[in-house]
Amino acid sequence: MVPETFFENVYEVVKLIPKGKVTSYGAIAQYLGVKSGARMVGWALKASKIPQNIPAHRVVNRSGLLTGKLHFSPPSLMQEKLEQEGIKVFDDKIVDFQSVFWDPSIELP
DNA sequence: AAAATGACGCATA
DNA sequence: CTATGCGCCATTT
Repeated sequence: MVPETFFENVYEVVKLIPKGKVTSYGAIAQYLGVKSGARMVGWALKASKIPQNIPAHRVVNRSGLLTGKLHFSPPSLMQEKLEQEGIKVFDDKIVDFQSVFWDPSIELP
């Protein structure tokens, strides 16, 4: 363990997600420069397993679907957190996803 | 060293 | 709309 750049980048971006907003694995991957490294982003979160204050519940797949909710301590925590922030979730999917979508490659310098 | 796996994404049928 | 396949990159077996 030495170059945790990828991890740190993912953590930082996820932590920078404004409250009430969400982003996708692909968006983070693209921001990091890895266009098709969406899997790596998910891998980073899984490997980290929410070690710090990583609001991983704000990271969903490109469809706004809570694919990784099953990996949370209580799988229902993800949806609850999102709802607490004002994000509506129906059937494990974010409602009005495009309106709450936050793209780091655009919002961040 | 090679194959398998994965919190994804996109193309095609 | 759903179903299937391929690619991507790093980790693990």
